[in-house]
Amino acid sequence: MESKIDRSLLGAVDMFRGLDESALDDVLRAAHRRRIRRGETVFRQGDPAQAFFVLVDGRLKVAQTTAEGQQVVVRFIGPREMFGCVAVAGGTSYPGTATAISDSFAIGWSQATTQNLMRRHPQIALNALGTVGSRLQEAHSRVRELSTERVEQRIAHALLRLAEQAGKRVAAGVEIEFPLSRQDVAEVTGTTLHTVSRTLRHWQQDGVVAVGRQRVTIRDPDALLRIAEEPAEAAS
Amino acid sequence: MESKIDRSLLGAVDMFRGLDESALDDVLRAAHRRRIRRGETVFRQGDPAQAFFVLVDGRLKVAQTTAEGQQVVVRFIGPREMFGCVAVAGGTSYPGTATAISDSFAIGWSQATTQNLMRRHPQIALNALGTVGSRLQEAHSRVRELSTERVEQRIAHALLRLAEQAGKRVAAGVEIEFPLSRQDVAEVTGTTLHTVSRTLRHWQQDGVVAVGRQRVTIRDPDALLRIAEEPAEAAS
DNA sequence: CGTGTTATTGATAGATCTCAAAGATGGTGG
DNA sequence: CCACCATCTTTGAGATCTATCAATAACACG
Repeated sequence: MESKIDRSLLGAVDMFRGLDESALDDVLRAAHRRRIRRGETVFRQGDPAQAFFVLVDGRLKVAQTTAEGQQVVVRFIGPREMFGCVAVAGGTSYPGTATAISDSFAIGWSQATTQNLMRRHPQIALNALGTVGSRLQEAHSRVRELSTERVEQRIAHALLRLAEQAGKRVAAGVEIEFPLSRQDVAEVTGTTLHTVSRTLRHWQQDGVVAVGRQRVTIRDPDALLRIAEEPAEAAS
Repeated sequence: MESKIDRSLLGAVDMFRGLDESALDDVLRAAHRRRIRRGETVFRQGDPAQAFFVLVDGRLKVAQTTAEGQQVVVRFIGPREMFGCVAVAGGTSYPGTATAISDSFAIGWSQATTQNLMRRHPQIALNALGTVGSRLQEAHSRVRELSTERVEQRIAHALLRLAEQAGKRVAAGVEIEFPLSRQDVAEVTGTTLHTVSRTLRHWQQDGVVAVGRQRVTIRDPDALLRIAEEPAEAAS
């Protein structure tokens, strides 16, 4: 797995796009490597923001815990995505906890190193800005959805987004290729696992999705999109 | 008003912090000026992201409109804050509409100019990254609030945030110093103006706030904070 | 086969939205 | 200076969505 970590991998990461080979080598030399087993965390909410990371392989979720212990999933991270952005953006502590959903492998750079790299190669800073900017837009989309949509629509949107990000074409449709419990979906959409369970079941009966234990396959993306967009009608 | 636009003003803006005088002059030369009258817009949702701006004076709100015509307030902008960040971050079109709440004055830089400035003065890119990063954290806070809190708590949080951002000490407490309708508060918190009206009225009876037409004064910030944080009890 | 996790399901309660109407408020123009 | 108008706000009643509470069921794993 480690052999994959070379210039070609790095060049495919948004953060390091457009760098020449010597710059990529520079970045690579400064990186430290880290393997994370399923269930382990890379950093925890409140920890000092020491480093930012790029996931090489595997899958993570970043979640915030409220004072009352409720979890909110900030984001799922897949290969070639960065996480721990705060450390790049100059934050002092991580706002969430990054946990591995599957066995994973990441490379990271300390905050100081990152600052140096960005000064040496301004393109990296511009790339980072672009990435953080698009994360900001996504976050605003979620705010909009949470503010204006009913639960069913939010679940539909969430599944479509997950399929986009981590969908694998299979015979039955598009399968989300990592273990995703009802609880997880609830934490992404701001609802309860019960409501997610009921909703998914209905959709399964309508042939829109196929669900299993920690498994969701979208059979009819168009129908799901219609549900996500639907102004105000009924179902089943 | 225009006389205020000089290096000292620019140096007080997060985006341009830490630049030397010649760099500030460089930035200043590239700026274009723009006055916006109450009710006018600087840019509209979907417009090509041509420029980013710093508000010199006045107050704006940035809002997204959904397909069904509902509005969601993304953010209120006060003096020395940047807006139209997308244009810095490399986005192609504005995700929201910026409207002046009071007569305002802004300075702006085209996307190309911004890119040039950031390459000439990497510190600007780092500053921008910091700003966008903290916006991202704020957005995640809102997602968390919308996902886990009841309406009353969200309204409390929103008012506290607004007081922080645009609060003026007055005899009666802390007044939010721009016209803020019930509808506005509803669009920030993802509820309806009716619920906001009822909630504010209750709080007024309890002496927590004083409300008027498009006017909110927080009389007892501690009580409001308690409501915002309250795990699960009743009131009135 | 236990055992712990994850998922399903039914009944009920409550928080909010919706619908509807009436009351304030402040600005404007005659 | 006053009447009028457009906005903004308040308030009530009823409808609904969704959370909560409480079990049971299905599944995976050692």
